[in-house]
Amino acid sequence: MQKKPNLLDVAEKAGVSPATVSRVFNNNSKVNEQMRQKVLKAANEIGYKTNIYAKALIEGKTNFIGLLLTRFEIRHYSSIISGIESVVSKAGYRFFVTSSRYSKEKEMEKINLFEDLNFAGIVIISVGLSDEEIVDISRKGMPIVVFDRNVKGYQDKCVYFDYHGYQKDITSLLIRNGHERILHLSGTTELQVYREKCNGYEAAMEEHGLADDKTVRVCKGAGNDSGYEAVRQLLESGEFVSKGITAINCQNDQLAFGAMCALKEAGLSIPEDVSVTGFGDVPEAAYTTPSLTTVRFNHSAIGKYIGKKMLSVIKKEPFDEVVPPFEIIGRNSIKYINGGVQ
Amino acid sequence: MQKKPNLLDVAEKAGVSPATVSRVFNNNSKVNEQMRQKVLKAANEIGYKTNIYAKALIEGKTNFIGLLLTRFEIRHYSSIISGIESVVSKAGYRFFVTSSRYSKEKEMEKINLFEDLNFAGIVIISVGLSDEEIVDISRKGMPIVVFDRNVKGYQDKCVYFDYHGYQKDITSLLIRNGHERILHLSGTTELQVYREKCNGYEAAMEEHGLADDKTVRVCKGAGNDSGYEAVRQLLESGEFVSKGITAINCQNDQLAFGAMCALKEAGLSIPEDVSVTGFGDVPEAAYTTPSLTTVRFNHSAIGKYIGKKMLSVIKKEPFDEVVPPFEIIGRNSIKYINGGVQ
DNA sequence: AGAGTTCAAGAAAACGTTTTCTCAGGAGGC
DNA sequence: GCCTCCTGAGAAAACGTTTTCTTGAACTCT
Repeated sequence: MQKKPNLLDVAEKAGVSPATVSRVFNNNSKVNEQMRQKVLKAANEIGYKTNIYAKALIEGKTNFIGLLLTRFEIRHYSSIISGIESVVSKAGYRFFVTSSRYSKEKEMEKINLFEDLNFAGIVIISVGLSDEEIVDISRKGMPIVVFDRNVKGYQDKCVYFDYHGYQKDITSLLIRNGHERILHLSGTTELQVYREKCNGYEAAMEEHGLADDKTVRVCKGAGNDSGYEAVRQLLESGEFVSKGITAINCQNDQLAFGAMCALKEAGLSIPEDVSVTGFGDVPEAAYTTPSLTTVRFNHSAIGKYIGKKMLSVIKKEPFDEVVPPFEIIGRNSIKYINGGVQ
Repeated sequence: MQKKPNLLDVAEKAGVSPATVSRVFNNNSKVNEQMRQKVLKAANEIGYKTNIYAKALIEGKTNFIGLLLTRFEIRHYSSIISGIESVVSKAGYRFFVTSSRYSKEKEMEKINLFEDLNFAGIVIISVGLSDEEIVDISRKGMPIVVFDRNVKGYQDKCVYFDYHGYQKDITSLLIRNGHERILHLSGTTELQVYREKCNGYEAAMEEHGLADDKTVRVCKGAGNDSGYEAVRQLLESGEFVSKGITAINCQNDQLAFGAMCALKEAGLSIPEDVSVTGFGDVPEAAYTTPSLTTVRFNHSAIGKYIGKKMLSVIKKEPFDEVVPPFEIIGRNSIKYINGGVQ
């Protein structure tokens, strides 16, 4: 395991100055073709590779783009990650992902690391940092795109969706189909996203004169098990029946799966006895029994959108592309009752 | 946006030499307590942070550990990633993830990048690289742990599971319960993992004298849709009935979900008409109707195991911890027919 | 033909650290 | 009281690049 060859070795081998070698590997301007060939040949022969650290040290910047997310386990992140990666790597950037695991300290730590490493830009999904903190980081000069959050004073660099509107839409769909007693199953309300969805549900109910029928249940967590447990308890306590609930409006597909399971276990059929809606359209949503009516994100398109936005923030160019739209996917988990219209 | 303070600025501010400042932030040996306080105070006041690149340049190594995976979309990777991260970050390493998207060129490129960045170690999930190539990379001095693959000449640094054995086990479970005509639903056979599972199924059949009843169907892909499509076609063509199939043994849970959906659509009930088994135990497996009998990995434990192995490879210490075991999770998708025993 | 201009290439400084080498001064032993 | 040893701290080299400044040659223009 001998020492790695460096730029000086190449220079010596090629019989030129280090400056020339550097120029060959960089701006390329103003270097004689035959000299450049000589350098490339020499570099190739001794297996030269530029030392990224020396380069970064002197240039004070890199071609790295980082993504800080909360948890890898969040299912739809994966396609979003891929989307971002495909865009930024095509633009010549190197893409790295790391996670905060919902810890504010880790968030700060990882962002600091990205800063210390002079990343060209970072995409962050943060729950711990305050709006001010995010704006501060950006003010220090780091190009940031914030996903799934609407940061005050930084809106133009946030990729945020109208969860309120979409949850309102799918709730309205239930109402239009004749449902009035609709249970809203919410994930933990600590996250802005969940709060917005909850507000969307409430807005739909109120708009249709069903303010008094609002029933919200906040689950611990937001997985299959949370949905199952919440509905099981409501059924067991008799609250479900006493409230005359005919539909469950869930904030994500996992909650919906759990809810459906609890309903079936209680002998209720879907959608004949109870209708269910999801949010997210995970692949399984099309393959459950019944298949789930839900709201589809195009995760991959969203990822690409984030990637493009990141590039525009780095280049300080305007970015006016429109956010990929959502779409309600009608499947078989909704029943059209009495006066309902489709 | 003024220049970042560097070590010299701290030295000047504290009225000491740069060497002393460096010593304060590093080995700490042999530096007078009151001088160290002076340095720390000065550093704090001017907001000094060591430049990672300068440090890495001179030290020739980093405290970064990287993970190269194939696709972020592969579902069980997320918990594994988290497991690795929790272990290595606790040990003081920084953890970065990147993906190859199944391209051999990208795999090579990313590994080269990790090498160029003097990562302390890398975990790779590779499908493109040959065994020799992997061994070569390791020979160059980079500590590598290979996941989900058994690299010849590098076995002790591979984290590999007995997929063959586990698939054989769950197939045997079906056989012991009286099933003889068992369809094996395989993902794309390009991946070693899938081939091994297929061999496991075949071994179980042969061992029980059912060699002639072997029926393997290789799907395009390995998702819900692939399983659905494969079973739908078999049902439509009549092959399913003509072969008298009473159970479907799937290589993963997604295939199983798809298969169940196709069966139900054809009016067959599970497990009364057809039994189904999965592999993986994704969260939904407990919440489908019926719930799915499958093989559970403890992804998080596996991740931690990989992380610990990575650390041991870096430190060149022996590592003899045993691989986290799998477990068959019996749920309601299997019927015990005629002579079957549980 | 000579002055001015362009251009390619080299010399050397710079980036921000770590670390080896050196040195001064104090402690300890005789 | 002198020599040795040890300790803590500074000076300076080193890491591998990029880039500014310089230089000299070749070319153009009058």
